Amino acid sequence: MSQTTKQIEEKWLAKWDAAHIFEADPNPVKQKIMVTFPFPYMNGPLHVGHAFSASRVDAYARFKRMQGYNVLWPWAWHWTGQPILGASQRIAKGDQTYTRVLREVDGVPQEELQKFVDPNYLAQYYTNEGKNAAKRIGFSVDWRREFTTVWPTFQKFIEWQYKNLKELGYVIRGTHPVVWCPKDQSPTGDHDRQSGEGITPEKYTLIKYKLDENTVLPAATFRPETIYGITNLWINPDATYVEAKVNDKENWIISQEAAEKLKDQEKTLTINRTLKGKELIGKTFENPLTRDKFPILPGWFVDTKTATGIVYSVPAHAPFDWLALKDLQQKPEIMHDFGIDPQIVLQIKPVSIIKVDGFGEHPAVEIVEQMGIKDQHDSKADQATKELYKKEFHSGKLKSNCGIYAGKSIREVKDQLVTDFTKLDIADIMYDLPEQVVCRCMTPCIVKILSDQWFLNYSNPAWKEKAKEVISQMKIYPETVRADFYAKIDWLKEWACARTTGFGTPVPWGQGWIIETLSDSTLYMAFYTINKHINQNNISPKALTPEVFDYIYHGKGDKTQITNATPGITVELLDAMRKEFLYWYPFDLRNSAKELVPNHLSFCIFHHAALFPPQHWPRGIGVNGMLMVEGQGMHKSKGNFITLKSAIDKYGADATRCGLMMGAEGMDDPDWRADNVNELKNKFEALTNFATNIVITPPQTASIEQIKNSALERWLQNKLQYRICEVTEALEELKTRTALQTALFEVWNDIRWYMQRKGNTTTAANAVALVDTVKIWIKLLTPFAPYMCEEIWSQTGETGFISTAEWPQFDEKKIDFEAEEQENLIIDILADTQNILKATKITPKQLVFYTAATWKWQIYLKILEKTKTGETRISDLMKEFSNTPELKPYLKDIAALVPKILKTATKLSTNRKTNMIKIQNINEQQIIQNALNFLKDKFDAEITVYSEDDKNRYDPKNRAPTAIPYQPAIYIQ
RNA sequence: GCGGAGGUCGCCCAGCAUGGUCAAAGGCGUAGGACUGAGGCUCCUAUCCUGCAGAGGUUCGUGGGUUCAAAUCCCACCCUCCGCACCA
Repeated sequence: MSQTTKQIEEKWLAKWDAAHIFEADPNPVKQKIMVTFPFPYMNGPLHVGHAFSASRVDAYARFKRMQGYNVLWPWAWHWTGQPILGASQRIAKGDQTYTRVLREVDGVPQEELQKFVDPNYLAQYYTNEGKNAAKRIGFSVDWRREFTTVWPTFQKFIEWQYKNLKELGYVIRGTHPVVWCPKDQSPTGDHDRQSGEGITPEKYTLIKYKLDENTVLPAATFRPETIYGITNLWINPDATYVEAKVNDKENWIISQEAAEKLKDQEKTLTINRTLKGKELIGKTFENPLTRDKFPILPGWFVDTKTATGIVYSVPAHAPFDWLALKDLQQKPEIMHDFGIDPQIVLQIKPVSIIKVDGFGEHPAVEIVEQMGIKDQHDSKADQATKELYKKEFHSGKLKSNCGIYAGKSIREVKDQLVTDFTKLDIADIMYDLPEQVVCRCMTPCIVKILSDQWFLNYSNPAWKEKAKEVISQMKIYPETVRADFYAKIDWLKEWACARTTGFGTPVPWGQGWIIETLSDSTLYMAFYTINKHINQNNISPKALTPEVFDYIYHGKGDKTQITNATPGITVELLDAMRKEFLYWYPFDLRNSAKELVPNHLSFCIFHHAALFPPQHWPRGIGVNGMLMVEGQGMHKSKGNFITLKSAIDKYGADATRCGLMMGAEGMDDPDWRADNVNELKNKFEALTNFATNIVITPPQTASIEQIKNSALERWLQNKLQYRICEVTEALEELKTRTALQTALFEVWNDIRWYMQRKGNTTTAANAVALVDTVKIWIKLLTPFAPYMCEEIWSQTGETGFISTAEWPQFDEKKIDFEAEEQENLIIDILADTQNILKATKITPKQLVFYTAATWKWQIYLKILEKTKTGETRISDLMKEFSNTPELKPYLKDIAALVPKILKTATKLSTNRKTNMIKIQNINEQQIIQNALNFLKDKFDAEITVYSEDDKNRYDPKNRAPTAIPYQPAIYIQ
């Protein structure tokens, strides 16, 4: 980063600060806009990913501010949760890899690092750094409203929020299975795992088969409907099982491992004895539903580490069961080892209970044959199982032997069946992990059912409905995300909103619980509105009673009574806070990356639906993609982590902002490419020089009245009007990429064209037009590159800030079709001539253009009009022309001309046709004549223009007759 | 598995809702030229193939279909990316 860029940034940052231009207070005569960005979590520095989402917010905020809105953009810092503590602990433990990352990636100085053993210090360090970076990047934030989520004043707000949610019945008590580390005594989230990322507990149904009156054999299954097709149980003869009293009721026989697991799943177990599986082989048991009796057979494949270690066999529908049975039936003598008559095994036949398309009586038997699976050790057996389960689940129907469920599809009865069986007390549930999960502390994890857990009841249908109402009245950028929001609202269920460890606000009614981190950041945007007063008046947390918040946010209660009860808050102050809330709320835009849609943003919607009336529901939510770095996801471990500070240091604030916003919009993931950002940095230097040169060249002394704009100036102004529209419309839709591209490149290209066209000399009209254009141009760029624009703005002699200057207005008076079409003529001539030169490879010495004869215009315009309205036939046109007396002499030529014009007409947009018809004839000869110097320069050749009507024209190849309006004939020598 | 997004001319990407204005915007890259002591600055020009006259040919994941006309509409298929919970 060049010294000057840095100086410019520091200069304007100081000026903005001194002038307090981003501090926003209620102003009844001005319309407000409140924009927000989810507060970043402070266990590390702000990075370019944060900056991407936030830059979009800032661009919108700056745009709206320039449009004259009273814009509030507040900011705060998220400290709630485990990671700050975790980071601090790792440092305390002397984790070298971790401290190295902090030094090298985060850029933390060694002397600071030592103090990070204090988590508060760590978080405060990153908060300070973060604020610095957020300011330097140029975010137009009102910092008077800043806070962190551990400030006691903020925590009072959270307490109020949860008190209300609970009273409204949105917080409930319940149980929930989690992956749990027995050593840490806490849930083990994905980030805390050594292995087993993404693994979640799976729910098994246990069917309580009866060994005898008091003893049950709980067999685990994902397919309880297959109870009707059971033929036997499988028990691993070599494994150790236990007999245990469960919940002081039944005797269960389960694997030793299962007994340990169930202790953490809300069951009490007293183990009476251990036994070998062998002991059970050959015994019979009863299906509790049908009272039928079946044998217990040896299954060496049974894994006692999975669920209960007891499996029931459904050979008609489970490939593994069929294979195991087949293997056994092929070697029935093995049964002698268990003292059992082999006949028991040989008599077993698969029982078909599911009809599924593409299969006959016994799908499992068929699929095993089809895939040529030899035995249970064949690796294809797994695949066959998955395939068949899927097929049966989606399209299978239960047969007549399935009791009251006969005829139903598996998909529709599954849940019902589980509920029914549980009621009948023939089924229970158990959770287990499909793969091993190991905690960072190297302890294997288990599933624990947390009881007495607090939940936000997002399953509540009435709440869901209300949340959807919030969505339906909201603006969503881009609109495609709306469907996603509806889907997520439906999908969300109870959310455990309290934890026992980490930073956060204690649950007001529960000892030892803390409001979980995603659950304390759902409504806080409302806190911004009043926190200015809390900060400025140093209001004590004690004064922030529920009654105070009730008054501020709900207008409830009597203000005199409330303030009498709360020293430190006067009636005026209370009123001011209430008014401030009413003025700003709701927020108009909250923008974040798409990963927050299923959680944070949806929660935010839920909580607003619960606690605020419709007039305070969010008005707009923006979503954008996830930032990639050089085509890859950004991770500290990948070594491609870019902090915001380092980006600004290297490329400057403007290039960083624009490099990010240029990357993508909508749901696409932007890609940060250092080369591109560097290119932008250069571009901005070039732009600054370019623009400065224009604005410091004083327009010649001619007075405004004397300045006569040529078509060229009118063309430029006309173009600019379109650009203003495009940028404005794109920004309104938060299409920051489109807006930036147009504002930067398109306008620049327009100006370049103009400068080329006007040639080397600069007239007063030229100078004035250019200065005007540049001023509008940099205004359009201000939301994106504010520092550069302030600097150029000041060069123009303006004394105010461009940040608060008026956004360019579309001016209909400056729309000039004629100037546009005239210029199109030149552009087309240029392109056509170049095309010919390319094809012929001629180096031109002389160029001659022949403009169309006057009579041709009548035909041209007529055809335009006809083609505008619909299909046009040549014969009809010819008929019409032959009936026009003044065209009589040219009828022969017209016959050739009409198809040609018709063809060019189809290539014109309706818009242009309309304009051309409005304009009627243009003086092509004059227009080309005016552009003669330009064309000469371009082609480095002599150029002459004749009209086709000119009898004395120089036309050695007789080209002139091919001329048509807007397409002069060309002769090249 | 469930839910969502997407596959466009070397790359990033616009266009697709309202079919013809689309060989398809813009940026990057590349090539040539200008400027310069020099340039990794900047400016101009070119950049699917063919073409000695402003044209033609073949393209928008694949295969079909609708239509006078399809990158755009319909159907099928292939592929890629993202989220899936107690965690920020």
